[in-house]
Amino acid sequence: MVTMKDVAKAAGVSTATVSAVLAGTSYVSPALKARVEVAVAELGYAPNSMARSLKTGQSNLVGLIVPDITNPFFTAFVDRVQAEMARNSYAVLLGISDNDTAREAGLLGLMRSHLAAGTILCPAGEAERYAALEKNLGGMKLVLADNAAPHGASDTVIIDNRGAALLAARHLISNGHKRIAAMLGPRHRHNSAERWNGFRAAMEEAGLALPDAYVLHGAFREDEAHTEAATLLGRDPLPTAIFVANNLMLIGVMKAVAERRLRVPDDISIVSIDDFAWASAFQPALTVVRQPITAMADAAVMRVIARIQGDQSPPQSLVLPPELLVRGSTRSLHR
Amino acid sequence: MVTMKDVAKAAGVSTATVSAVLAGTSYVSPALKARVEVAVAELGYAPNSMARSLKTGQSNLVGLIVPDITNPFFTAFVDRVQAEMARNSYAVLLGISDNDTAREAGLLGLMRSHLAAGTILCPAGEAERYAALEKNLGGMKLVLADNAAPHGASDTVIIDNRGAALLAARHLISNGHKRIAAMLGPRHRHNSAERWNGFRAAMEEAGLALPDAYVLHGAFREDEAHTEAATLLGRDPLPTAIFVANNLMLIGVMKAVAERRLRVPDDISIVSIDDFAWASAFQPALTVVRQPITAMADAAVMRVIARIQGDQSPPQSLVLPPELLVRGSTRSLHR
DNA sequence: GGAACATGGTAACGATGAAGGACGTGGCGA
DNA sequence: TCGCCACGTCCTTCATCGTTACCATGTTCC
Repeated sequence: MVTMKDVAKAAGVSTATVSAVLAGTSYVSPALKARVEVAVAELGYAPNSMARSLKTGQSNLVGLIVPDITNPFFTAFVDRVQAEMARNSYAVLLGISDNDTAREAGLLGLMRSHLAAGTILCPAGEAERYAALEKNLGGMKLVLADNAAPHGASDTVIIDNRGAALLAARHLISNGHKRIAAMLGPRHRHNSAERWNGFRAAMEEAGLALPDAYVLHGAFREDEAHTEAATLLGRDPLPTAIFVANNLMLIGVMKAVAERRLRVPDDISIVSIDDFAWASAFQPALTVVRQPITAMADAAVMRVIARIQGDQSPPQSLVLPPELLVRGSTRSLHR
Repeated sequence: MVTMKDVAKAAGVSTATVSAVLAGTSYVSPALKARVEVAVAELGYAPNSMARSLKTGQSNLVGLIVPDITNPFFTAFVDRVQAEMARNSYAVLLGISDNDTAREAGLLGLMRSHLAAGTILCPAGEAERYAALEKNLGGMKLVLADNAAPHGASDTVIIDNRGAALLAARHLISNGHKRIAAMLGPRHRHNSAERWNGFRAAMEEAGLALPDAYVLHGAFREDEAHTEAATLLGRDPLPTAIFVANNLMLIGVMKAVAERRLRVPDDISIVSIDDFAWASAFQPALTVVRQPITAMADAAVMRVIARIQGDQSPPQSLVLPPELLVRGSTRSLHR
């Protein structure tokens, strides 16, 4: 590896001078500056960020941990976080917890080991776990996004999950639907629980029944949603609409719908949380509640950078509003 | 930050002993070992990977650069690479080039700066560029994946893009299609050019015409594909089938098809390269050529790790075979 | 008494930055 | 006018970050 020492020798100066030229921290005469620059170019020198971080005690690394990157929601989130971090000259160390809290803790340790200045974590587990994790960070700033309770020692950036479900359910109800089924996520996750709360609240305020057979719980995964929905769609009476709590489960539900040869929205209306590319290419285009992913990512990045730069204010909780996009997969039962 | 020195002081031993306990490099008596472990736990000590890397000259960081993570192909690739790297105790530094070769070069420098032992790069540009980049790596191992010419100084892992297009086109041709349009990617990218070659070869071997109006070029992006396809579908005579070169462009094509109220596959057959979750949930399920993403990721990881571990063999080129998945979006014109 | 074993001291790794040295210039008094 | 000192400019020397690996040292037991 070519080091600063090599450059210094080639240019006939000291390493301190090379450092000064590269960092621009102090005045170096044009002549020497040029010699150093030539030597850098000739030797193909690149600074060793590790050594620099070790010495300066700060790094331009930021961790990003998501449960499942194949979920388009997280894909978009990662994409945006990466872009914003790059814009602020931070590099992103990516971790995928695979919905496993143990792995998640390991990844957090990894981020810390690598001296990440901060980490954006999309938690896979229950909100309570994170109080403990937050203790063992060694100065690394933590921002919780997507699935988090708005309290605790860290900044959080989430959407109004209850509101998202309310939006979706009220849309169905206002269109005259009464037999509405729900394909929900894992109960222990805060975002998922809130969606359930929102859905239930909407049904209750409309005085609609919520039979057990219509309330399905999965793990935000396609396969389970598929089998659960297949059972649901075998029941009599059939629901006139299904509320699906995330886009991965929507795939499973749509497969089950297709297998039963049900037409959307004629036989059954579908509304889901999460917008994604294929939702508008699908036939019919799918009615969804859009999460403001870009805004979430931007906010998370902003918070973690603020913390890294020394912001000492009390933990902030940002709750972003979702938005209903009415497309073709829901229909009105009023004639 | 709590360092080894703090742990050593708390346990009443030297830093050398702490290091020995943690690394397990030499014998330490159970008593001391226990004291050290208690101190580590109490202080919440975590080793500083930077200092370790600096000292040992090796790191457990590996770079991964993709052009666009919102493309499900790369999403799946990143997912698998991350998982395999984690299994081999490497951490992944993620870079997204956004199809910009300048940014790509910058990211490569970033990986190098951070002492990444190796980097898996999915190039955004022409194959020729990379000969120059390979020179300036400072010992970092490079593996090229997805879009690369099978030669040069680095290992490459790609699929048989020509074969993939052949597979798709022959499928259409053998089903009696004669007026076949193609929605192709950027000409300067090797994988894209090969798909075009394969498509053209299949058409030529069948003696079919390839009118200019049926050959569309985009940038592997949805929006362009949408407008291009919209124009195409306004022509007379209409093609009976469209070959689409990647899944992002497929979204645009399907939107255009829907806008024209064409039925798939009755009015028009569609075959695309890349399988992805919604392809089988779509109505009708989409016929695609599947790229062996998992195998690609595994091979790329294997190659880069082998190089990191000192493999000096000449550059290897792995070309993986694609697979045709016939589903419902293509129909036979033979009665 | 010496081998074997257990532990500590210490010099790096590459970069940074404070402290200080070499050199040149200018001001001022004799 | 000349000499000396003070000062500013430009660069180098050196200690340091947290860790590891080698070698030295101390202890124990046969």
